[in-house]
Amino acid sequence: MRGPETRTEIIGAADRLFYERGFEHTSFADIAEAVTIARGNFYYHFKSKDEILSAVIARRVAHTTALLERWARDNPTPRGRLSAFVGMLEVNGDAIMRYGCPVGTLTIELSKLLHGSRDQVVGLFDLFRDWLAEQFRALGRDADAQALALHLLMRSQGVATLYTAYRDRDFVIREMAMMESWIDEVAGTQPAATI
Amino acid sequence: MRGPETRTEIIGAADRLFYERGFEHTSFADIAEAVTIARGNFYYHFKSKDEILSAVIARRVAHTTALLERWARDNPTPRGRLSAFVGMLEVNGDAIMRYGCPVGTLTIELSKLLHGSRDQVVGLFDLFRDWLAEQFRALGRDADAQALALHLLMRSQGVATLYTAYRDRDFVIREMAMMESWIDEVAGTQPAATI
DNA sequence: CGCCAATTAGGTCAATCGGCCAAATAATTA
DNA sequence: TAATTATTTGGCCGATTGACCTAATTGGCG
Repeated sequence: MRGPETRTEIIGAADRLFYERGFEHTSFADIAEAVTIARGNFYYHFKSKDEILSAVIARRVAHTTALLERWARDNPTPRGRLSAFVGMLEVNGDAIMRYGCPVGTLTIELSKLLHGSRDQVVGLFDLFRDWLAEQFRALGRDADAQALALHLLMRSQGVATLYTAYRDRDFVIREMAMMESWIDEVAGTQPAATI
Repeated sequence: MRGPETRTEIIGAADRLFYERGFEHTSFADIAEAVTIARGNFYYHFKSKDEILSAVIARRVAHTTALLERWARDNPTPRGRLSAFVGMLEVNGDAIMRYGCPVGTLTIELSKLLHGSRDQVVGLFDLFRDWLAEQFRALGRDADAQALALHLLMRSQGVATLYTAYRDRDFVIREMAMMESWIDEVAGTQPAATI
């Protein structure tokens, strides 16, 4: 009937369920129920579960690319863009508290499964890393832009994990402030308006 | 034949497999094969898989407690003890690269499963957090000892996750050095001998 | 109209899952 | 030695998994 729309819905539901329950713990029946289609239908769209996973990753790549472009559009300065990244921890707070970081947790799960799509997921980290490095480069840190980007990525991963563990919002707020201070240090700028 | 020894072996094998493959993805058959016993045997020792999980967590609590005591024994100064914690990232490097942090990854998995033993696992984080806070307190940071402990814990989690993703040893070495510098800052001490 | 992509509902399949149990065996005690 | 208890075995259970298949429809479009 709708064709590509059903396919899109399947990918969307799988994306959400893979995040909330994990890849392995999500069954075809779960996805079918979420989309309210017949079980047999997504063998018309996908030949295997791995194929759905690849489509989910592709979707995340597209969404992440769009997110980074939006951040760049909404924030003229590199410093402001870095704050947009830090702010993600608060914007997605509830989800992170329950399910952790979508990229980090999927990377870990696929690593333990020795799953072939692992590297594709790490590609999502690359998107953030390269985008962050670009901002640090714009702030005059050409030499160590990539290392600084990885450091900020590392911090967001650590905060996300401990947020899932302790569910302590104050901890997140505190660490976000520390990340902002750190950015100010390496950028050699004055602290921005109170955040 | 051996009774309690078999029970201990089951817990040990389950501990390793839960770490390497994840809790859900480890079956009774996997554990039985690792211990080379009949599958039915561990229903004599454990009534359910959750019971095995509880035993595994208890084992980890005991091992972690022993580890922290060893660190305290081998390092007379609080500063040295904090370095012992940081050094864990290198000592367990290969395992972390493949399977992530045993505590963090299990916490995430059980959180997604809404599993009842989740809080028990977070108790492992408590052990590290309290031990670290004790060291910061000994360094004169009474007021924010707990926050500093959580920050260090957060960093180790972030480094572990990105190590699993990028498998870049240089990144880990670099971040460990940054952690040492940060400790020196908050401790108000001179940098220790080159690490 | 007829074509054709899309969908439905259902069943089947081998494999594996956690869970369970009666019977055999080993170890201990009387 | 005989009786008792502790431990282990191997097969079986119902449920679920991913995967596959078929026949019957649906509905839009040329």
